[in-house]
Amino acid sequence: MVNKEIALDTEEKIWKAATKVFERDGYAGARMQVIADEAGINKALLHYYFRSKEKLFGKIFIEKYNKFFSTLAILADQDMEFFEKIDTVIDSYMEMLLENPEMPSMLINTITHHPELIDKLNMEGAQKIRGVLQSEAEKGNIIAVESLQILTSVVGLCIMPFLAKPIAMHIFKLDMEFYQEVLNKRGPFVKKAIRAILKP
Amino acid sequence: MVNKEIALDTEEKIWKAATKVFERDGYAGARMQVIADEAGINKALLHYYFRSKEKLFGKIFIEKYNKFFSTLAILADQDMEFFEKIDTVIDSYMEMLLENPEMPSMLINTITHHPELIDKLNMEGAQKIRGVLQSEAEKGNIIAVESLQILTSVVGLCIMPFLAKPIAMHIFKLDMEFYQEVLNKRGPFVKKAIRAILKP
DNA sequence: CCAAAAATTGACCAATTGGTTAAATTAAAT
DNA sequence: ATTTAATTTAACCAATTGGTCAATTTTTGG
Repeated sequence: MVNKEIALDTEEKIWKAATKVFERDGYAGARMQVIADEAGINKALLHYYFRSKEKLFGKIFIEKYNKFFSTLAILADQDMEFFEKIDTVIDSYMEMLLENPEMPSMLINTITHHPELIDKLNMEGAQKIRGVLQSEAEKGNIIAVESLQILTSVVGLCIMPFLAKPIAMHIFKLDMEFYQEVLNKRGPFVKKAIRAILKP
Repeated sequence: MVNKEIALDTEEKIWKAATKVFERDGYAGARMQVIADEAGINKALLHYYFRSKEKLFGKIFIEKYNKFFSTLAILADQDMEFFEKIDTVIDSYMEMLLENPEMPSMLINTITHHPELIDKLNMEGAQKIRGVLQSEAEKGNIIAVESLQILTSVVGLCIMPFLAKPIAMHIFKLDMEFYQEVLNKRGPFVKKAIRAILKP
């Protein structure tokens, strides 16, 4: 048998390198040679562990996003008061974004260019949260609008400063500290904003 | 001299074809041969009119996004009551998105991968609107938060359903008519939401 | 220690890529 | 009508790309 530790190590190095390169350059822009260099290994070894560029990308993508969506699912199931639940979701979302600012555009791009991957994502989390929103609206605790309007609002409010970062920093000539402060204050701001929006 | 009409026609065909392909496949994913085919011309003719892939992409990108941002600048200068101005911006933004749903992710991707193009964008529009927000906050007409929080909220609320469309339709198994209805109702929803958020 | 299995590599390949060029066609000018 | 300039094309090119393979090194199990 093979040395599992070393094998795992190499696989891990590839995983990290590929993640970095795919996130930075996108699928079409990524180069297998660049990934190999980044991992400090031979290009042929990439194909030895993961058969093709597509398979490598697909595996990384699915693992990363399923991890995120399963976190959402757990949150939605927790026994909490409604706004507490919303707050927890927002916190979790913001935390994830602070660590992976590229996730939203990555997700959108991938769904657009590799629609076959959608089916491999386990989206219970989003569905459960939508269910919660619908039942709250029926109870009259929040405004009566299609739950998608609310869902996209929460996500949009959380995501936008991350998406807009490079553009906003340039347009308004901001420095990193200033923008980081905006990002840090975003969570509390979104929580207040959502409360204001949802008030019946 | 050359026949200007025919020349313009060819250039226009290239322009349209390239716009379509770049929007669909992204810069890295786009192929000059595909653009040539789409335009119904020889690939060498692409390089005759636009010297390189980069130049072709840059010109199209700058023209399209400057047109949008200059619209914003005009709106910001109009003599209107504050919320009327906000509403007009939202309307203009939604209208643009309905016709060009790919613009947000295109903008973000381009800024990330071709940062040198930012400098060629004329962003007065955004700056003026930020100024308006700041002065309204000082007057106490709206909540006192960093104007970027508001700006990103307006944009995020408008954009999100367009960005999320392919994913949302799949997760929740929605049909096109249903989703179109959500998009059509988005403008009024965002206007109400922003009013609720901004109330001091 | 040794043979089998697994991991790793360098050299290579066919296909694709953006881009060029010289020749052919078409339009303009005199 | 003929020269000149602009447009268009087919063929070509060098570089890059994802991917393969035979050979070598390392690890493992007996």
